[in-house]
Amino acid sequence: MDPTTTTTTSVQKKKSTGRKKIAIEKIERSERRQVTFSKRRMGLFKKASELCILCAAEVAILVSSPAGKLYTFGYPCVESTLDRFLNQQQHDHHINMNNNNNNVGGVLNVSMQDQQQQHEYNEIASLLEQEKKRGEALEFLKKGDWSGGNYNNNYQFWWDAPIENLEFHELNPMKTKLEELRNMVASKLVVDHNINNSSCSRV
Amino acid sequence: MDPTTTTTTSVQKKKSTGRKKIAIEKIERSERRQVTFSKRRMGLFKKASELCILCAAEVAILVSSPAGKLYTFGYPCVESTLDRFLNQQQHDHHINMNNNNNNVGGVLNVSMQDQQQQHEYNEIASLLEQEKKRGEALEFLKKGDWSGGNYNNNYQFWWDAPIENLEFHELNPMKTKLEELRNMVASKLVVDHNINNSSCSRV
DNA sequence: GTGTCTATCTATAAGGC
DNA sequence: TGCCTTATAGATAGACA
Repeated sequence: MDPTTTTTTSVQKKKSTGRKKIAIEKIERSERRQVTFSKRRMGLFKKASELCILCAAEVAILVSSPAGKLYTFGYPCVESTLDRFLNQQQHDHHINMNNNNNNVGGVLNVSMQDQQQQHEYNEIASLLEQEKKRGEALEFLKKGDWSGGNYNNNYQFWWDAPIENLEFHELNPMKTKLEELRNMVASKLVVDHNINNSSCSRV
Repeated sequence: MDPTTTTTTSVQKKKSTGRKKIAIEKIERSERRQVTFSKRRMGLFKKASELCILCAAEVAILVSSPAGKLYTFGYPCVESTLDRFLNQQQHDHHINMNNNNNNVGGVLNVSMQDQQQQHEYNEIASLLEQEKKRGEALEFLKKGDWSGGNYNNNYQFWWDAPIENLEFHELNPMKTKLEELRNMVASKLVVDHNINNSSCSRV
């Protein structure tokens, strides 16, 4: 009911007061905090994706909102970078007790089967990593219009992007990827069965 | 006070050409790439810290440089956020097995993890086995079309069948299957990481 | 939660130390 | 690597839909 703020007919209305500087301290008003969280999280992920592309870096980001909701960013995926991190941790930790890792008849406190399992795991992780490094994952990142602001980064993996939103010609690269993926899975399946079904494992 | 910087009359020394726009694509010159990596990594971490403070969020960032060096940022620390992530993944996957697995900030003890790992293996193998048979049955049912009379093919698994022969609308079921598969693989990888890192977890 | 708009504020590319 | 400077590109607070 206040005419001074509603008329847009004659007066060119200043739509915004513009950005203002804020102190870096907890935003108390929960509504504003939520908005800022959303915006800055997206900004953070965008920065991360740019870093990945510009510098060929791998990045994993985990963000837990105050409400407890979890958001992730990963290039090429969260797991590969996580894997690298965890393995390094492990390496740092065991650097003294295990300098020669391929001791087949070793006396570690893990059984031989465990070692093989772990080896298989690492192999899979490595394969996944290689797979995504092949290049097209990058295309996916760029394709998602990361630079335009209209992107959806809730997908941890490139293949999580809904197919429905892809144009037909875009299906081809994805098809290739899926083929490679399933081949990977298939080969793993064989090995996995080997381990699980026959404890004699390999020669 | 400094005449060289106050007026343009005497010495017009342009100290910099200023920032220029760059395309978001891999920087080829390694020296420039390294500099950019450094700057942007710091910028990313700063943004992250601001997000944490402003919104009371938890963040973990892992960055692996092309040279393989690993940088991390964490608030309150990398491990706590990581734990939250891993536990959630694990929780999601074992949602039916464990009724109270949301021990945020902690990891399971080793023996329990070993048990879980074994169980995990069996579960994966079983699921894959089911998936395989289901897929084969499916394939068998809609036989005759793209396989001709030759359904005695060399494909061990349904997902080995060439996608080329599928019509577009047929991609959806396959997509679903692949989603299930990759979710399985993803969960498996994450659990593995958790296990690998068991002796290195925080505190 | 998302998108839009504007007026700022901030990050950073390039070059040098 | 770290630390300048400059000129500018990019991010975003605030208000609204």
